[in-house]
Amino acid sequence: MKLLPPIQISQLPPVSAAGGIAGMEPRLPPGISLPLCPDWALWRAQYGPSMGFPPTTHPPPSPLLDFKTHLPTSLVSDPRLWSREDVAAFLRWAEREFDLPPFDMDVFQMNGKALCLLTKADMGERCPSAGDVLHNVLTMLVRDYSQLQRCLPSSPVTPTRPSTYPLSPHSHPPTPTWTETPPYASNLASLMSANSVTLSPAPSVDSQSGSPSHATDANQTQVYKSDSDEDNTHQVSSGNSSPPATPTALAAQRLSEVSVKDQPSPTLPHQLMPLTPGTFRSTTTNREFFPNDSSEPNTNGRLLWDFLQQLLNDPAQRYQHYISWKSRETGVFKIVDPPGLARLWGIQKNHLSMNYDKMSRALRYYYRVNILRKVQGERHCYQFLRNSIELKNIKNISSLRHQMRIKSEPEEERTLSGSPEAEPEVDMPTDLSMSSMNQPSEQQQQPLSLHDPPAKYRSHAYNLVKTNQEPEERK
DNA sequence: AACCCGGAAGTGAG
DNA sequence: TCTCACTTCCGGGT
Repeated sequence: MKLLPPIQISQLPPVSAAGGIAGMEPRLPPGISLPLCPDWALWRAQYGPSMGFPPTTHPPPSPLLDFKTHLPTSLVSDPRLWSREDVAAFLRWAEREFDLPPFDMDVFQMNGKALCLLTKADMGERCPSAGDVLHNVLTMLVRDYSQLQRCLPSSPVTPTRPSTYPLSPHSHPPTPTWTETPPYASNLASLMSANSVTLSPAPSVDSQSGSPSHATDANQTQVYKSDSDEDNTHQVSSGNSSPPATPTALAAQRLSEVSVKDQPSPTLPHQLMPLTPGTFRSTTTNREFFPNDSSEPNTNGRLLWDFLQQLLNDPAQRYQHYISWKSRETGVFKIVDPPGLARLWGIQKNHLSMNYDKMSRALRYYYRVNILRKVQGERHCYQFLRNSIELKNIKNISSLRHQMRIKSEPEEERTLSGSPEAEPEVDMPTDLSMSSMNQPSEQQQQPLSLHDPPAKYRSHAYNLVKTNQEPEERK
Protein backbone atom coordinates (compact mmCIF):
# COMPACT_ATOMS: atom_id res chain seq x y z
CA MET A 1 0.00 0.00 0.00
CA LYS A 2 1.26 3.28 -0.76
CA LEU A 3 1.86 5.99 1.53
CA LEU A 4 -0.59 8.67 1.54
CA PRO A 5 0.48 11.96 0.56
CA PRO A 6 1.94 13.58 3.47
CA ILE A 7 0.08 15.91 5.48
CA GLN A 8 0.46 19.49 5.50
CA ILE A 9 1.21 20.91 8.71
CA SER A 10 -1.79 22.91 8.63
CA GLN A 11 -3.66 19.78 8.48
CA LEU A 12 -2.19 18.42 11.50
CA PRO A 13 -4.28 18.61 14.45
CA PRO A 14 -4.09 21.82 16.17
CA VAL A 15 -2.04 21.93 19.15
CA SER A 16 -4.06 21.16 22.06
CA ALA A 17 -2.77 20.19 25.29
CA ALA A 18 0.64 19.06 25.16
CA GLY A 19 0.69 15.60 24.16
CA GLY A 20 -2.51 15.19 22.55
CA ILE A 21 -3.71 15.65 19.19
CA ALA A 22 -7.19 16.55 19.47
CA GLY A 23 -9.43 13.94 18.18
CA MET A 24 -6.72 11.98 16.72
CA GLU A 25 -6.58 8.34 17.24
CA PRO A 26 -3.28 7.18 18.26
CA ARG A 27 -3.23 4.97 15.40
CA LEU A 28 -4.97 5.02 12.24
CA PRO A 29 -5.21 2.19 9.96
CA PRO A 30 -2.74 2.55 7.29
CA GLY A 31 -4.37 3.89 4.34
CA ILE A 32 -6.41 6.32 6.13
CA SER A 33 -5.63 9.45 4.64
CA LEU A 34 -5.16 12.06 7.05
CA PRO A 35 -3.89 14.10 4.34
CA LEU A 36 -6.94 13.74 2.42
CA CYS A 37 -9.08 14.99 5.08
CA PRO A 38 -7.70 18.27 5.90
CA ASP A 39 -9.50 20.34 8.20
CA TRP A 40 -10.56 22.86 5.81
CA ALA A 41 -12.63 24.80 8.14
CA LEU A 42 -9.89 25.17 10.56
CA TRP A 43 -7.50 26.11 7.98
CA ARG A 44 -9.76 28.55 6.44
CA ALA A 45 -10.58 30.02 9.70
CA GLN A 46 -7.00 30.58 10.36
CA TYR A 47 -5.92 31.83 7.11
CA GLY A 48 -9.06 32.77 5.52
CA PRO A 49 -8.82 36.35 6.19
CA SER A 50 -5.45 36.74 4.93
CA MET A 51 -6.07 34.63 2.06
CA GLY A 52 -9.25 36.03 1.25
CA PHE A 53 -9.54 36.67 -2.26
CA PRO A 54 -12.82 37.49 -3.46
CA PRO A 55 -14.10 34.38 -4.86
CA THR A 56 -15.13 36.09 -7.87
CA THR A 57 -11.92 37.53 -8.85
CA HIS A 58 -9.88 35.81 -11.35
CA PRO A 59 -6.61 36.61 -12.68
CA PRO A 60 -6.39 36.99 -16.29
CA PRO A 61 -5.36 34.13 -18.28
CA SER A 62 -1.81 33.35 -18.32
CA PRO A 63 -0.09 32.26 -21.34
CA LEU A 64 -0.15 28.79 -20.29
CA LEU A 65 -3.52 28.64 -19.06
CA ASP A 66 -6.04 29.86 -21.34
CA PHE A 67 -8.30 27.26 -20.15
CA LYS A 68 -8.25 28.98 -16.94
CA THR A 69 -10.49 31.57 -18.27
CA HIS A 70 -13.12 28.99 -18.54
CA LEU A 71 -13.05 27.95 -15.01
CA PRO A 72 -16.23 28.42 -13.14
CA THR A 73 -16.29 31.85 -11.74
CA SER A 74 -17.00 30.53 -8.35
CA LEU A 75 -13.55 29.10 -8.10
CA VAL A 76 -10.78 31.10 -6.66
CA SER A 77 -7.54 31.13 -8.46
CA ASP A 78 -5.66 29.01 -6.06
CA PRO A 79 -6.89 25.47 -6.21
CA ARG A 80 -5.58 24.89 -2.78
CA LEU A 81 -8.22 27.10 -1.45
CA TRP A 82 -11.09 25.26 -2.94
CA SER A 83 -13.72 23.72 -0.81
CA ARG A 84 -15.14 20.34 -1.55
CA GLU A 85 -17.87 21.90 -3.48
CA ASP A 86 -15.33 23.81 -5.46
CA VAL A 87 -13.49 20.64 -6.20
CA ALA A 88 -16.67 19.05 -7.41
CA ALA A 89 -17.37 22.07 -9.56
CA PHE A 90 -13.88 21.90 -10.93
CA LEU A 91 -14.23 18.26 -11.79
CA ARG A 92 -17.47 18.83 -13.54
CA TRP A 93 -15.93 21.65 -15.41
CA ALA A 94 -12.95 19.53 -16.36
CA GLU A 95 -15.19 16.82 -17.68
CA ARG A 96 -16.83 19.25 -19.98
CA GLU A 97 -13.87 21.29 -20.83
CA PHE A 98 -11.58 18.49 -21.71
CA ASP A 99 -14.10 16.06 -22.80
CA LEU A 100 -13.22 13.63 -20.12
CA PRO A 101 -15.19 10.68 -18.98
CA PRO A 102 -17.26 11.37 -15.95
CA PHE A 103 -15.41 11.26 -12.71
CA ASP A 104 -16.42 9.25 -9.77
CA MET A 105 -17.11 12.05 -7.39
CA ASP A 106 -16.92 9.77 -4.44
CA VAL A 107 -13.26 9.38 -4.76
CA PHE A 108 -12.81 13.07 -4.90
CA GLN A 109 -14.46 13.96 -1.70
CA MET A 110 -11.88 16.41 -0.62
CA ASN A 111 -11.06 20.02 -0.69
CA GLY A 112 -8.69 21.72 -2.99
CA LYS A 113 -5.75 21.41 -0.80
CA ALA A 114 -6.15 17.71 -0.54
CA LEU A 115 -6.75 17.50 -4.22
CA CYS A 116 -3.53 19.24 -4.88
CA LEU A 117 -1.78 16.82 -2.68
CA LEU A 118 -2.69 13.96 -4.86
CA THR A 119 0.05 12.67 -6.99
CA LYS A 120 -0.40 11.88 -10.55
CA ALA A 121 -0.55 8.30 -9.60
CA ASP A 122 -3.20 9.03 -7.06
CA MET A 123 -5.17 10.82 -9.65
CA GLY A 124 -4.68 7.97 -11.97
CA GLU A 125 -6.07 5.57 -9.49
CA ARG A 126 -9.09 7.66 -8.99
CA CYS A 127 -9.53 8.30 -12.61
CA PRO A 128 -7.50 6.07 -14.83
CA SER A 129 -8.65 7.66 -17.97
CA ALA A 130 -7.91 11.21 -17.12
CA GLY A 131 -5.95 11.35 -13.96
CA ASP A 132 -2.92 12.76 -15.59
CA VAL A 133 -4.84 15.46 -17.30
CA LEU A 134 -6.51 16.41 -14.12
CA HIS A 135 -3.26 16.44 -12.31
CA ASN A 136 -1.63 18.54 -14.89
CA VAL A 137 -4.43 21.00 -15.01
CA LEU A 138 -4.19 21.43 -11.31
CA THR A 139 -0.50 21.72 -11.44
CA MET A 140 -0.75 24.40 -14.01
CA LEU A 141 -3.29 26.27 -12.06
CA VAL A 142 -1.23 26.26 -8.98
CA ARG A 143 1.88 27.14 -10.72
CA ASP A 144 0.31 29.83 -12.66
CA TYR A 145 -1.18 31.22 -9.60
CA SER A 146 2.10 31.24 -7.84
CA GLN A 147 3.78 32.85 -10.71
CA LEU A 148 1.40 35.62 -10.68
CA GLN A 149 1.96 36.06 -7.11
CA ARG A 150 5.55 36.29 -7.53
CA CYS A 151 5.27 39.04 -9.92
CA LEU A 152 3.15 41.07 -7.75
CA PRO A 153 4.26 43.64 -5.46
CA SER A 154 4.46 42.65 -1.98
CA SER A 155 1.44 41.95 -0.20
CA PRO A 156 0.16 42.85 3.05
CA VAL A 157 -0.62 39.52 4.04
CA THR A 158 2.70 38.66 4.67
CA PRO A 159 3.48 39.56 8.02
CA THR A 160 6.52 40.90 6.74
CA ARG A 161 7.78 43.22 9.07
CA PRO A 162 6.44 44.33 12.09
CA SER A 163 4.56 41.38 12.62
CA THR A 164 4.43 39.96 15.91
CA TYR A 165 6.21 37.00 14.87
CA PRO A 166 9.83 37.40 15.05
CA LEU A 167 10.73 36.45 11.69
CA SER A 168 14.10 35.86 12.54
CA PRO A 169 16.79 35.78 10.21
CA HIS A 170 16.99 32.37 10.27
CA SER A 171 13.76 31.27 10.57
CA HIS A 172 14.51 29.16 7.98
CA PRO A 173 17.81 29.47 7.65
CA PRO A 174 17.88 28.51 11.00
CA THR A 175 21.12 27.46 10.94
CA PRO A 176 24.44 28.21 10.17
CA THR A 177 24.58 30.68 7.71
CA TRP A 178 21.71 32.30 8.74
CA THR A 179 23.14 35.34 9.92
CA GLU A 180 24.36 35.94 6.63
CA THR A 181 21.06 35.78 5.11
CA PRO A 182 19.78 39.06 4.19
CA PRO A 183 17.18 40.50 6.27
CA TYR A 184 14.54 40.23 3.86
CA ALA A 185 15.36 36.73 3.49
CA SER A 186 14.03 36.09 6.76
CA ASN A 187 10.72 37.19 5.86
CA LEU A 188 10.58 35.27 2.88
CA ALA A 189 11.80 32.38 4.59
CA SER A 190 9.46 32.43 7.33
CA LEU A 191 6.75 33.07 5.10
CA MET A 192 7.64 30.28 3.02
CA SER A 193 8.06 27.88 5.60
CA ALA A 194 5.27 29.12 7.38
CA ASN A 195 2.84 28.75 4.87
CA SER A 196 4.44 26.12 3.19
CA VAL A 197 4.22 24.08 5.97
CA THR A 198 4.21 21.27 3.91
CA LEU A 199 4.74 18.62 5.96
CA SER A 200 5.16 16.50 3.45
CA PRO A 201 5.46 16.27 0.12
CA ALA A 202 6.93 18.13 -1.88
CA PRO A 203 9.19 20.51 -2.29
CA SER A 204 9.11 21.63 0.90
CA VAL A 205 12.55 21.25 0.71
CA ASP A 206 13.07 23.40 -1.97
CA SER A 207 10.33 25.27 -0.88
CA GLN A 208 12.17 26.83 1.74
CA SER A 209 15.32 26.77 0.19
CA GLY A 210 14.16 29.05 -2.21
CA SER A 211 13.99 31.40 0.35
CA PRO A 212 16.80 33.22 1.53
CA SER A 213 19.74 32.95 -0.39
CA HIS A 214 18.42 32.33 -3.68
CA ALA A 215 15.58 34.49 -3.43
CA THR A 216 17.82 37.30 -3.35
CA ASP A 217 17.16 38.33 -6.71
CA ALA A 218 13.81 39.53 -6.54
CA ASN A 219 12.74 41.74 -3.98
CA GLN A 220 11.70 39.32 -1.77
CA THR A 221 8.99 41.31 -0.73
CA GLN A 222 7.16 40.66 -3.67
CA VAL A 223 7.75 37.25 -3.38
CA TYR A 224 5.65 36.77 -0.66
CA LYS A 225 2.85 38.13 -2.06
CA SER A 226 0.03 37.17 -0.39
CA ASP A 227 -2.64 35.54 -1.88
CA SER A 228 -4.68 38.42 -1.71
CA ASP A 229 -2.76 40.08 -4.27
CA GLU A 230 -3.17 37.39 -6.50
CA ASP A 231 -5.84 39.04 -8.22
CA ASN A 232 -4.01 41.97 -9.15
CA THR A 233 -1.43 39.84 -10.32
CA HIS A 234 -2.58 39.73 -13.63
CA GLN A 235 -1.06 42.75 -14.63
CA VAL A 236 2.27 41.60 -14.14
CA SER A 237 1.78 38.24 -14.88
CA SER A 238 2.93 36.98 -17.88
CA GLY A 239 2.12 39.69 -19.99
CA ASN A 240 0.39 37.37 -21.98
CA SER A 241 -1.56 38.64 -24.65
CA SER A 242 -2.53 35.46 -26.05
CA PRO A 243 -6.10 35.13 -26.65
CA PRO A 244 -7.80 32.70 -24.58
CA ALA A 245 -8.01 29.66 -26.53
CA THR A 246 -10.62 27.27 -25.87
CA PRO A 247 -9.39 24.42 -23.97
CA THR A 248 -9.95 21.28 -25.64
CA ALA A 249 -8.65 17.89 -25.79
CA LEU A 250 -5.69 19.40 -27.33
CA ALA A 251 -5.20 21.57 -24.42
CA ALA A 252 -5.51 18.61 -22.26
CA GLN A 253 -2.94 16.87 -24.18
CA ARG A 254 -0.67 19.74 -23.98
CA LEU A 255 -1.13 19.79 -20.33
CA SER A 256 -0.34 16.28 -19.94
CA GLU A 257 2.80 16.80 -21.78
CA VAL A 258 3.99 19.86 -20.24
CA SER A 259 3.32 20.29 -16.82
CA VAL A 260 4.55 18.32 -14.37
CA LYS A 261 7.86 17.67 -15.37
CA ASP A 262 8.98 20.70 -13.86
CA GLN A 263 7.50 20.06 -10.69
CA PRO A 264 8.65 17.72 -8.31
CA SER A 265 6.11 16.34 -6.47
CA PRO A 266 2.71 15.90 -6.93
CA THR A 267 1.84 17.67 -4.07
CA LEU A 268 1.48 21.20 -3.96
CA PRO A 269 1.69 21.55 -0.49
CA HIS A 270 1.90 24.90 0.60
CA GLN A 271 -1.33 25.81 1.49
CA LEU A 272 -1.16 29.32 1.40
CA MET A 273 1.98 29.87 0.05
CA PRO A 274 2.26 29.80 -3.41
CA LEU A 275 5.70 30.65 -3.61
CA THR A 276 7.01 27.50 -2.93
CA PRO A 277 9.93 27.50 -4.97
CA GLY A 278 10.29 24.07 -5.86
CA THR A 279 6.83 23.62 -6.60
CA PHE A 280 6.25 26.56 -8.51
CA ARG A 281 9.31 26.94 -10.33
CA SER A 282 8.07 28.89 -13.09
CA THR A 283 9.04 28.26 -16.52
CA THR A 284 9.31 31.83 -17.31
CA THR A 285 10.95 33.35 -14.42
CA ASN A 286 14.50 33.33 -13.82
CA ARG A 287 14.38 33.20 -10.25
CA GLU A 288 16.10 30.10 -9.54
CA PHE A 289 15.85 28.57 -6.31
CA PHE A 290 18.01 25.86 -7.37
CA PRO A 291 20.84 26.11 -9.60
CA ASN A 292 20.03 22.98 -11.20
CA ASP A 293 16.61 23.17 -11.60
CA SER A 294 16.35 19.87 -12.93
CA SER A 295 17.33 18.33 -9.82
CA GLU A 296 14.35 17.92 -7.83
CA PRO A 297 15.53 17.24 -4.50
CA ASN A 298 14.35 13.97 -3.49
CA THR A 299 13.34 15.33 -0.29
CA ASN A 300 9.76 15.35 -0.46
CA GLY A 301 9.37 17.29 2.50
CA ARG A 302 8.99 14.14 4.32
CA LEU A 303 12.34 14.62 5.77
CA LEU A 304 12.48 15.00 9.43
CA TRP A 305 14.54 18.12 9.48
CA ASP A 306 12.16 19.76 7.14
CA PHE A 307 9.24 18.70 9.18
CA LEU A 308 10.77 20.15 12.27
CA GLN A 309 11.63 23.39 10.66
CA GLN A 310 8.21 23.82 9.36
CA LEU A 311 6.70 23.27 12.72
CA LEU A 312 9.17 25.61 14.24
CA ASN A 313 8.52 28.26 11.71
CA ASP A 314 4.85 28.05 11.67
CA PRO A 315 3.81 31.66 11.56
CA ALA A 316 0.91 31.05 13.77
CA GLN A 317 3.11 29.23 16.12
CA ARG A 318 0.60 26.54 16.45
CA TYR A 319 3.14 23.93 17.26
CA GLN A 320 5.06 25.57 19.92
CA HIS A 321 3.58 23.25 22.40
CA TYR A 322 5.33 20.52 20.59
CA ILE A 323 8.50 22.19 19.57
CA SER A 324 9.85 25.68 19.76
CA TRP A 325 12.90 27.71 19.13
CA LYS A 326 15.15 28.46 21.96
CA SER A 327 17.26 30.57 19.77
CA ARG A 328 16.48 30.95 16.21
CA GLU A 329 19.65 32.71 15.60
CA THR A 330 21.66 29.74 16.54
CA GLY A 331 19.23 27.16 15.42
CA VAL A 332 18.64 25.83 18.85
CA PHE A 333 15.26 24.40 19.49
CA LYS A 334 13.56 22.43 22.15
CA ILE A 335 11.15 19.64 21.83
CA VAL A 336 8.59 20.64 24.30
CA ASP A 337 6.39 17.65 23.98
CA PRO A 338 8.45 14.73 22.84
CA PRO A 339 5.68 12.19 22.67
CA GLY A 340 3.37 14.61 21.00
CA LEU A 341 5.91 15.62 18.45
CA ALA A 342 6.73 12.03 17.77
CA ARG A 343 3.08 11.41 17.19
CA LEU A 344 2.90 14.19 14.68
CA TRP A 345 5.91 12.84 12.95
CA GLY A 346 4.40 9.42 12.97
CA ILE A 347 1.27 10.72 11.40
CA GLN A 348 3.26 12.52 8.86
CA LYS A 349 5.16 9.45 7.91
CA ASN A 350 2.33 7.13 8.42
CA HIS A 351 4.25 5.27 11.03
CA LEU A 352 1.75 5.35 13.73
CA SER A 353 3.81 3.54 16.21
CA MET A 354 6.34 6.30 16.18
CA ASN A 355 7.54 7.41 19.54
CA TYR A 356 10.13 9.76 20.82
CA ASP A 357 12.68 7.08 21.14
CA LYS A 358 12.49 6.26 17.50
CA MET A 359 12.21 9.77 16.38
CA SER A 360 15.19 10.77 18.43
CA ARG A 361 17.12 8.01 16.77
CA ALA A 362 16.35 9.64 13.50
CA LEU A 363 17.56 12.90 14.91
CA ARG A 364 20.75 11.30 16.01
CA TYR A 365 21.17 10.05 12.55
CA TYR A 366 21.59 13.67 11.60
CA TYR A 367 24.51 14.14 13.89
CA ARG A 368 26.91 12.41 11.67
CA VAL A 369 26.12 14.63 8.80
CA ASN A 370 26.18 17.73 10.83
CA ILE A 371 22.66 18.64 10.28
CA LEU A 372 21.88 18.53 13.93
CA ARG A 373 23.65 18.31 17.17
CA LYS A 374 22.49 17.81 20.67
CA VAL A 375 22.65 20.69 23.02
CA GLN A 376 24.50 19.31 25.90
CA GLY A 377 22.92 19.27 29.20
CA GLU A 378 19.54 20.32 28.06
CA ARG A 379 16.93 17.78 27.59
CA HIS A 380 15.19 17.64 24.33
CA CYS A 381 17.24 20.44 23.00
CA TYR A 382 18.91 20.23 19.66
CA GLN A 383 20.57 22.57 17.32
CA PHE A 384 20.43 22.81 13.60
CA LEU A 385 23.86 23.11 12.17
CA ARG A 386 22.80 24.04 8.76
CA ASN A 387 20.25 26.41 7.55
CA SER A 388 17.51 25.35 5.34
CA ILE A 389 19.22 26.59 2.30
CA GLU A 390 22.11 24.42 2.90
CA LEU A 391 19.95 21.56 3.73
CA LYS A 392 18.10 21.88 0.60
CA ASN A 393 21.17 22.05 -1.33
CA ILE A 394 22.22 18.80 -0.03
CA LYS A 395 21.25 16.30 -2.52
CA ASN A 396 20.98 13.69 0.03
CA ILE A 397 22.40 12.77 3.24
CA SER A 398 24.24 9.88 1.91
CA SER A 399 26.23 11.95 -0.40
CA LEU A 400 26.90 14.27 2.40
CA ARG A 401 28.18 11.51 4.47
CA HIS A 402 30.14 10.18 1.67
CA GLN A 403 31.76 13.48 1.18
CA MET A 404 32.56 13.79 4.73
CA ARG A 405 34.11 10.49 4.67
CA ILE A 406 36.24 11.29 1.77
CA LYS A 407 37.46 14.44 3.16
CA SER A 408 38.08 13.08 6.48
CA GLU A 409 39.91 10.15 5.27
CA PRO A 410 43.23 11.80 5.09
CA GLU A 411 42.52 13.53 8.18
CA GLU A 412 41.75 10.39 9.89
CA GLU A 413 45.03 9.02 9.01
CA ARG A 414 46.59 12.05 10.31
CA THR A 415 44.74 11.61 13.42
CA LEU A 416 45.90 8.19 13.82
CA SER A 417 49.36 9.27 13.43
CA GLY A 418 48.89 11.57 16.25
CA SER A 419 47.86 14.73 14.68
CA PRO A 420 46.39 17.63 16.42
CA GLU A 421 43.09 16.71 15.20
CA ALA A 422 42.93 14.27 17.86
CA GLU A 423 41.51 16.57 20.28
CA PRO A 424 37.92 16.77 20.34
CA GLU A 425 37.73 20.10 18.99
CA VAL A 426 34.36 21.22 18.61
CA ASP A 427 33.45 21.17 15.18
CA MET A 428 31.66 24.19 14.42
CA PRO A 429 28.32 23.84 13.37
CA THR A 430 28.63 24.45 9.93
CA ASP A 431 28.53 27.87 9.20
CA LEU A 432 26.28 28.59 11.82
CA SER A 433 28.96 29.59 13.97
CA MET A 434 30.69 31.51 11.47
CA SER A 435 27.97 33.33 10.19
CA SER A 436 26.89 34.41 13.39
CA MET A 437 29.94 35.60 14.79
CA ASN A 438 28.29 36.51 17.80
CA GLN A 439 26.71 33.38 18.15
CA PRO A 440 26.46 32.85 21.71
CA SER A 441 25.86 29.50 21.16
CA GLU A 442 25.70 26.93 23.47
CA GLN A 443 27.55 24.78 21.33
CA GLN A 444 30.67 26.61 21.44
CA GLN A 445 30.75 26.66 25.00
CA GLN A 446 30.72 23.06 25.23
CA PRO A 447 32.53 20.48 23.60
CA LEU A 448 30.19 18.49 21.73
CA SER A 449 32.02 15.67 22.94
CA LEU A 450 30.54 12.50 22.10
CA HIS A 451 27.80 14.04 20.30
CA ASP A 452 30.02 15.44 17.84
CA PRO A 453 30.26 13.63 14.76
CA PRO A 454 33.08 11.28 14.73
CA ALA A 455 36.23 12.71 13.46
CA LYS A 456 35.82 10.93 10.32
CA TYR A 457 32.74 12.79 9.60
CA ARG A 458 33.68 15.95 11.10
CA SER A 459 36.12 17.63 9.05
CA HIS A 460 34.77 19.08 6.03
CA ALA A 461 31.51 17.95 6.48
CA TYR A 462 30.20 21.03 5.37
CA ASN A 463 31.96 21.78 2.32
CA LEU A 464 29.12 20.47 0.73
CA VAL A 465 27.24 23.49 1.04
CA LYS A 466 29.95 25.54 2.04
CA THR A 467 29.42 28.88 3.09
CA ASN A 468 31.98 31.19 4.00
CA GLN A 469 33.78 29.94 6.73
CA GLU A 470 35.18 26.80 6.15
CA PRO A 471 38.83 27.15 6.39
CA GLU A 472 39.14 27.90 9.87
CA GLU A 473 36.84 25.38 10.98
CA ARG A 474 39.26 22.70 10.66
CA LYS A 475 42.06 24.83 11.35
C1' DA B 1 13.26 6.26 35.19
C1' DA B 2 13.98 9.13 31.64
C1' DC B 3 17.05 10.47 28.50
C1' DC B 4 20.71 9.80 25.35
C1' DC B 5 23.93 7.23 22.37
C1' DG B 6 25.07 4.66 18.26
C1' DG B 7 25.31 -0.11 16.00
C1' DA B 8 22.81 -3.17 13.21
C1' DA B 9 19.20 -4.82 10.57
C1' DG B 10 14.84 -3.91 8.41
C1' DT B 11 11.49 -1.18 5.67
C1' DG B 12 9.05 1.41 2.15
C1' DA B 13 9.25 4.64 -1.45
C1' DG B 14 11.26 6.15 -5.53
C1' DT C 1 17.62 -4.00 -7.99
C1' DC C 2 19.49 -0.35 -5.66
C1' DT C 3 19.61 3.78 -2.88
C1' DC C 4 17.88 6.69 0.53
C1' DA C 5 16.03 8.13 4.76
C1' DC C 6 14.62 6.69 8.04
C1' DT C 7 12.40 2.86 11.48
C1' DT C 8 12.89 -0.55 14.80
C1' DC C 9 15.36 -2.82 18.26
C1' DC C 10 18.67 -2.95 21.52
C1' DG C 11 22.53 -2.82 24.90
C1' DG C 12 24.84 0.43 27.31
C1' DG C 13 25.92 5.00 29.53
C1' DT C 14 24.50 9.22 32.28
